Amino acid sequence: MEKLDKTIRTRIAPSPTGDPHVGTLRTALFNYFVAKQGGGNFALRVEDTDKTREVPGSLEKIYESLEWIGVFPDEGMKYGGDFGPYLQSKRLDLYQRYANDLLEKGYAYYCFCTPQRLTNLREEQEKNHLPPRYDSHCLKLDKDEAASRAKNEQYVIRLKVPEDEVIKFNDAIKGEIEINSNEVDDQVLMKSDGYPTYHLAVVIDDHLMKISHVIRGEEWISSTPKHILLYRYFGWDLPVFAHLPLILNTDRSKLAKRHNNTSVLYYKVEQGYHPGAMCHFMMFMGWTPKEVKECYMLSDFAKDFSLDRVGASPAIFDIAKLNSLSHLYFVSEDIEKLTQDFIDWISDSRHKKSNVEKEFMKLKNETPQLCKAMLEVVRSRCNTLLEMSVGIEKFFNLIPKLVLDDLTLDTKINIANAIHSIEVINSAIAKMDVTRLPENSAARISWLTDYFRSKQPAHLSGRDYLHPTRVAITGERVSMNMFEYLSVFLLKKDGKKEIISRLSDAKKLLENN
RNA sequence: GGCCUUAUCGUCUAUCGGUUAGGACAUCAGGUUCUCAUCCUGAAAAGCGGGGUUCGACUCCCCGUAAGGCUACCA
Repeated sequence: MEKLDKTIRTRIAPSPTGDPHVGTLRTALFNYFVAKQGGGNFALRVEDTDKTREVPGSLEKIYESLEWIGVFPDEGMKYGGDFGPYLQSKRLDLYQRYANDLLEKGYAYYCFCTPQRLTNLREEQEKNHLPPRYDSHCLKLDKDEAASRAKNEQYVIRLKVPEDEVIKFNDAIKGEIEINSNEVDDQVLMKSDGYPTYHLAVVIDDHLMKISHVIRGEEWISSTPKHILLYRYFGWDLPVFAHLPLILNTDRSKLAKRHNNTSVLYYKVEQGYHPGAMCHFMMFMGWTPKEVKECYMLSDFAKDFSLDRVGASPAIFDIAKLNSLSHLYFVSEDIEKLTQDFIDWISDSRHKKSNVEKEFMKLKNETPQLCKAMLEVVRSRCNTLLEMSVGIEKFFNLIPKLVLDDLTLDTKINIANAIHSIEVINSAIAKMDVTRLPENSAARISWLTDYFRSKQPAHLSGRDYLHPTRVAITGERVSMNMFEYLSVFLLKKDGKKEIISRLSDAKKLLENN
């Protein structure tokens, strides 16, 4: 109860070890919305305590991933804040100080065991079917003697763990969890390179940064007792712990590259998924609102989110769901916005531009209306920007050479009727003033529909009237709707001329048969 | 191996002891349509097993089973 009165503060604490993982993104989202819900701050803290795994450039990618879906941390290296530095390698003296404090109080001890001894120990334990654990060998060392040895020898500092004590905590998602301290290893707190391990750093930083809710992946449950011990040793209040269920591969193992693309930037840069859909998708793995809506904006989550509606069971990463959401979000997006998103996506320097995309970029200033029209027409059958990029190809490339079979096959079209309808449509197009077409895509399509329908000869069915012409114009038996196609193509320079010549060719082809 | 966690349609999930177990995605079948897509309608599809508690259990408890996580001077 008391906890509720405190200011809510959450954080995401990724390590800069490569491409940001979708799991990290999801954890960030949950943290972010808990903070926003409670009117508190969300911080980004970078945990760069493992120098061996660090990958240059990771940091920028973390920012990029978060900002892509609209999460702008309130605090962090790039964002400012009163609890910095937000980079752990800049806080080394802090950790050392607190470690010494622990040492003095006897809650931690120096350990001089060599990696070799540790390996041997572990092998021995495994052979005897014992749990692999540190044997507290160096705990027996005299305190003062150890301290003086530490001046010239390599050492680590280990956590002293009480014997046979049940450590309990109440997880906001999983409920009551108890783990016996006998299961807890004398965890290394300070490494021999002078860096803290995650366990020490996370507790110190979370406390110093006044983090009220520690929301992280389920894989941390088993090390939570170590953290609780540290809070106790330091005499600090516990935060609320909430362990999120994991995201799984289709084979139910922990989400990994082997089965799925785990990099957030894959979805952003390579595929061009809709960020709103990504956010929605991630949130709905584990959480459901009381009332389900179709599309969720960030502000909806901030309003509706609550930790007690987060489920405890893991969720499988189902790309089909993401696809359908992305489609939904793109289709309901404002066309101006979509066009800009598409242009931005193409402009990304990491993106290898296709020829079609280069053409599109040329057009974006000359005839912006044409660009919008292409996307408008293509998006109903696309889930991603990449798919749209492939989809607009047919507006640039030459129509494949007409084949008689395509015009007549599997439709049982009467040749005479086909010729007639092509003539009708051709002359209708010829009479059109394309500069006076409605500006808005949807309006243009409906105008074209009405216009050509009004010219439809009474004795011809819809299929007889439109099918051969559509195939002749698009060059494909399976293509988009003819009016959709025309609504774009007629905006092109010489588009009308091309279509007319196209139809004349088709007519000749049919007549010669 | 030990410890921890989890268990409802294929997938994400609703249900907080009494329901014809609901929705969404995916699938399939119809409909609209110039083909495709969109759209509309419909169908099929689920409580891991065994014990309790209870008038009554998907729901609470226990035991199995299965899956996953952790078991580093990684996070």
